[in-house]
Parts: sequence; C-alpha cells; structure tokens
Amino acid sequence: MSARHAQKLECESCPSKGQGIFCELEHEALQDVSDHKVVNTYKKGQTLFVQGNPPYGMYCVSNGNIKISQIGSDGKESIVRIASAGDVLGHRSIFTDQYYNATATAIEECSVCFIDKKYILKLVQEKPSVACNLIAKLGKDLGAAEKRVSSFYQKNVRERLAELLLLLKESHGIQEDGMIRLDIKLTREEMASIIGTASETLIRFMSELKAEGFIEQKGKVIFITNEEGLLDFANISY
Amino acid sequence: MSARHAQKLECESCPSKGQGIFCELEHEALQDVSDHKVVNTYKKGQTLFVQGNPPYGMYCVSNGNIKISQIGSDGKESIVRIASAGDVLGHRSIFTDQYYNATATAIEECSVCFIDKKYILKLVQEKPSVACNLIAKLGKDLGAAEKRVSSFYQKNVRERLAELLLLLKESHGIQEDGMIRLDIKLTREEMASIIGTASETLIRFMSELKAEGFIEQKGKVIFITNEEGLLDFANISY
DNA sequence: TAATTAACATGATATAGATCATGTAATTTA
DNA sequence: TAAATTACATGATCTATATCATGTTAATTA
Repeated sequence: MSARHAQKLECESCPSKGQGIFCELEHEALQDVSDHKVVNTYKKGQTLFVQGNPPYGMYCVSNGNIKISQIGSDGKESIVRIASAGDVLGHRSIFTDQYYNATATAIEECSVCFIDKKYILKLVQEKPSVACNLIAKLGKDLGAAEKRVSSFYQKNVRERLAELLLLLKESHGIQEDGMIRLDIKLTREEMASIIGTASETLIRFMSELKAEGFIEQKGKVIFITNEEGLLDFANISY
Repeated sequence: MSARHAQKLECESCPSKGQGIFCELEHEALQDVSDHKVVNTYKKGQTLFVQGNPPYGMYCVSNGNIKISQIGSDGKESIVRIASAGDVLGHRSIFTDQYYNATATAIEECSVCFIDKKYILKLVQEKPSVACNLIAKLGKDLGAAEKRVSSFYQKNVRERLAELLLLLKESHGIQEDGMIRLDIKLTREEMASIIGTASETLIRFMSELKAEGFIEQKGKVIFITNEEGLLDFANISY
C-alpha cells in the first residue's frame, strides 16, 4: 500500500477532522477508529442505506453531500436532512434499535466511512467525548427538525424558501466576488421537497427572488446577493 | 421529614422509573441522582422554561403532560413535542450549548425533577448507560420529528389528524370498555397546533371522524372506537 | 454532433384549507 | 348562582398554492 493511499484512508487526515464526533480523541484512539472503519465512495444517485432495512453500522461523511429522505406512500420524496463533511448518518437507528426510517442518497460524488455497529457502541461506552459529541449532534439535528416542523405551520412558501437559502448559506456558503456562493448542487425538485412545496411553486418564488435582487443564478449554482433582505422577510424570530 | 414524604422524593420510587434514562443505574448511583435533584410541581399553564432563556439543567418528568412549543413571530403556537412520565426535557439545549429554542408548559398538574447541568454532564461522562439512553431518547425524538416533517409535505390534514390520534393512542391510550381512551387533555386549538392546521379545520375533521364512527367524545375526552379504520386512511407507510 | 431526456420556467385553472362570521355549550370567575 | 369568558361547532367566503399544460434550455446519451 502506497504512503499516499494509506494517508488518504486515515481519520487523522480526514477533511472532516475537527468537525466530527471523534474530534476530541487522542492520537492512538483515533488510530483505533481508523483501523475499524471502511472507506466507501459513492457516485451521484447511489444509496448508502434504504428506508426499511436494518442498520449494521454508522456512516461518517468525509466529503460530499448526502440527502436523507423519506418516500411517502404516494411516491413523494421528502428530504428531511442533508449531511455533509463531519456529519454522521444512520446513528439514530443504531441506538434506537429500529430499521432505517429514511433513505440516504449521494447527491454528488462523495467519500463516506462506515463504522461497525458493535465498535461504535463500544466506543460510546468507553469514550465519553464521543458520547457527548453524538448527543450534541443529535441535539442539533433535533433542534433543526423541530424548527422545520414549526416553520411548516407558521410560514408560507416564500418565507420557508428564504429560510432554506439562509440555512444553506450557513452550511455551504462560500464568500466569492462580494457575494455568497452556495456550494451544493440541488435540483429545484429537491429544494422543493425540503421546504415541502411543488417544484413549480419553488421555481416561481426563486424567479421572484431573482427579480427582486436577493439571489443570482449561474446555471445551477445559486449566489446570495442580499443576505439582509432575505433575513428580513424569512421572518426568523429565534 | 416523614417517611412517606421522603419516599415520594426518591428516584427509586418514581412512577417513571424503568422508562427514564436512569433505568440501568444500580441502587447507589440512583440514590446519588436522587440526592442531586429537586422536585417541582407545576399547575396547568405554568412554564418550566421559556424560549430564548439559557438552560441551567435538565428536567425529568415524573408524572403529567407537558407541551413543548415554539411561538412564531405572528404569535402562532406550534407544539413540537409532548413530554410525559419518563421523558426528559431541556436536554437538547444543555449539550448543544444553545438557549432554549422552545417553551415548555404544563398542560395539567405535574411533577418534574430538575437536575443541575453540571451534574448531568458529569453523569453522562461517568455512566455510559445514561449516555446511551440519552442518545436513544434523542434518536427517537429526532425520528419522530423527521416523520412529522415529511407528514407535512406528504399528507393532508385528515391524514395527519388520524396519525396524531394513533400516536396519542401509543403514548396515552388506555383500554377501557372495549375502546381506547386517550388519557391526555388537549384543547382542539392545541391539537390543531400539533398537526399544523387551523382549529376550525381540525374540529371539522374531528366531527367527520365522529360521524364515520372512528372516534367518540365524552366532553373533552377522546375515545378511539375503530383503530383499524384510522390506520387505514392515516396512510402510514413505515 | 444529433437525438433524447431531464431540468427549468411560466401561464391557466382548480382546490384544500385558512379566515371570517355567528351561534351554542361548557367552564371560570365574581 | 349569575355573568363572563373560553372552548366547541358549523356555515360562507377567500386565497395560497397545487395541479395541469406547454414551451424552452441544459445535460446526457447515442
């Protein structure tokens, strides 16, 4: 195995190091994690796990974006979360001992480490920092999910769209030429299924935001040109 | 202090023992938890904590029902979760180090133990079972929240109402005279703010369900008389 | 590079459910 | 116990947004 190859596989040199749940582990412990994981790459559209299947372990995103979605009985896809570098996936099902209640799909090429269920359970028992970080991650996800639940009731589509753009700015925004580029490629269909609206309706409001100078589009890439303005009518109170 | 009074205060004899996050602790450790908590009683309408305030500790419900809600900028209340015996509250904010993003209000008389932030952080470090149970609780709550997010998109009000009634049956249902009594007193306004609809709309669909023989009402109390039927058109796929 | 397919865009129309209005029943409060 | 308030109930109307329709552009695939 070449040195370059080996390095690429180590947690120690993971692009997401410092953001993940293992960030407080000392060198040896991290090496041990490294030895217990498998790195997988997924192409756009490939699934990591599928709703209804039993979980065998946890996924840890090294790079790339992954959508976690639920399919309704009518076939409608609802995206409940987007996981990026440093995020974990499938952790919920391991600890609640349930089948996956969502499907994880790569929305672009990405590398994801898989850690066996047994090992992660052991790690949580032995390394309080891992447990605490996992609790914090779940807590943040829960907070975000609860915020979304109330947004559905309290906000109209236009407000939810502004909110989504601001959230994407937080998680994927990159300052560029005096504006903010959203470094994530979502189709309008996918964006619509995040805020729970029809794609036509989403596109209409995107056009409106463009016309009003809040955002710009270059191909699929979205730029936020007036954050203040978006914040203003996203109607965010917290 | 009388023996009866003392007993009432102990975790060892808590009505919620066995359901909570401390259920795997041995006698001494549980006694230690017991020594580090304060029992509070709340009357209907009183708040345990309020959106925007900083958290000082965690709440552990001994008995009674508590609503966790978010108030929108327009004043609309959205109930994101209901906590009952054995549930914990305010845990999210402690570990994510955020202010409360919701308000907890007693919807009936209830007893709740308060555990100091420092102590619970220490406990999670030292007792893996507590950490694991907390992870599992958060995981279940997250799963439920994500399910609700997709319900908003994939289901109409009638389906969400049926879903709510079935969820309340799981958490608060009591078999009684060949039907199931929902042992929780929610106003129609509150029920509406759980499924995200106007109270008038909720009442209309409740009347419909009554007329169709799925439920019965005696005053405020709701009985489920045809669970199969509800399940049938709740459109539940998981 | 042409052909095919998927994504984006916008107009026209339909509808689920919000809002407004009004009345009754059940709790609280005086 | 009466008065006042809050919750429940149902009808009438309005509106935000879904759905249908059709065309254009961009991205795949042959």
